[in-house]
Amino acid sequence: MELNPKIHQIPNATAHRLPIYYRSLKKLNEAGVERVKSKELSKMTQIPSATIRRDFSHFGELGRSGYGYEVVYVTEVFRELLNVNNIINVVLVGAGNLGQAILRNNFKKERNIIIKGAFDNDSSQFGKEISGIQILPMEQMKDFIISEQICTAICAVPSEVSQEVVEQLIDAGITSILNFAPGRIKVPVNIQMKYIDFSSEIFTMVYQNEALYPANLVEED
Amino acid sequence: MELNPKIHQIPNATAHRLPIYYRSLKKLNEAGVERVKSKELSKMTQIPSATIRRDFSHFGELGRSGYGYEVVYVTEVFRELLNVNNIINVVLVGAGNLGQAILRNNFKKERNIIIKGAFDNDSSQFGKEISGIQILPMEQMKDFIISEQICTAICAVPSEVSQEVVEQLIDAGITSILNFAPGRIKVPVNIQMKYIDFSSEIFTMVYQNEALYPANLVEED
DNA sequence: TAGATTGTTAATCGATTAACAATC
DNA sequence: TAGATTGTTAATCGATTAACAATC
Repeated sequence: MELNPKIHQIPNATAHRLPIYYRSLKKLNEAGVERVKSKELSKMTQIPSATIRRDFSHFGELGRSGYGYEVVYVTEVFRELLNVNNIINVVLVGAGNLGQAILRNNFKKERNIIIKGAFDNDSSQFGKEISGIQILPMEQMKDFIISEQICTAICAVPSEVSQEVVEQLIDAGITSILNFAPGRIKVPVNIQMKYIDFSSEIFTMVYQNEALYPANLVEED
Repeated sequence: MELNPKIHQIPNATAHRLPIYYRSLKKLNEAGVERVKSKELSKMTQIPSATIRRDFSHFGELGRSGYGYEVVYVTEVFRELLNVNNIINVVLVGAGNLGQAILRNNFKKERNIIIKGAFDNDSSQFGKEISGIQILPMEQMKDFIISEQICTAICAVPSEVSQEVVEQLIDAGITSILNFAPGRIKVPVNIQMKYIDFSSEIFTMVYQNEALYPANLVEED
């Protein structure tokens, strides 16, 4: 299958929906479903069918009028787009509670994402092995990233040091970073940065809920 | 301080930026900074100054022309908007690796978000205490949520059971749910649902990175 | 006052979606 | 062919942002 060279003019919003599509298609495949209509996919994904058809159209004419989409074929298209046929190697920096939990999990459900190395600066953790990965000192991180040619990192260090650690990652050649500290990091424009911030999400949800249910909250003593 | 009754006609995009503003303002406060201009806040938050001014304008005339914003005052406005003066009580369902890591962390950096109860269906975990919270059997969850009047939940159960568990949460009175399983859950429109999905984020970042650095990936053996 | 920065306007941009001609 | 569903058009909606009059 040749990939459409225009794929990278596709809208950001579409890009963020690709994993949702892929996961639903995979489910259909596993269930042995052969064809699917945009309306059915809409039910599964909670994305409107018009949006789905429009999204899909960025990658060519994937379906057939009056028929729908071949599940096997479309799955393969998304698999290729998302590089699920290749392995995405990842390093983890910061092996505290959260880091260790992520390492323990190690993307078991996504066979093509693999944490290859874990680093921390707490010497009491050095050598500890989780999911077959030893926690190593930060000093070894750069060489490891370079020799393993890794481009993706998960950063779970405290916010005080996240700017500095991210700079080390970028210096070593990392281009995509999933960051668990909320503080905004200065990075070059060509670096992908994604913040995951549980507290923010909770604040925003509760805030939006107030419109529907005022006074959901308990007064502080 | 009286809250603007229009606050809930504010755009979604603005709502999602409130925690970012709040955090930066808190930092300025701690640093003893008294006034701040939208351009300075822009540097800290990486949000354009025009967007900041427009966002702020939804909550009244917060600043002064030719001067900027009183840090203390504006912080207080956001504190009130985000209910930081109240306590947001939370239950955690699913005390596996990730759940336990979240519990161990228990929002130490956000004094007003508190996990009050943790539930699982693995009896080998019952009674285990983390951050002062005992893991209890699922059967006790509903009563707990009702008696503690909790409206917010973190759901870290395997995707196979997340639909069912979310239904239990809603049945008990939960209205905001942070869900760590990627599968889309059917919920009533008045329930706030937020999905956190590490794999998806990595896929999307790597996908977007391909535009800049083709062939970042290692072929599978 | 002169200088600076807000709050707001108006234009632009990007994403969503209803509707339907084209097509299987 | 008749029926169904795609891919696409065109309208709508929501978010962003440059620019500047108002204001301190």
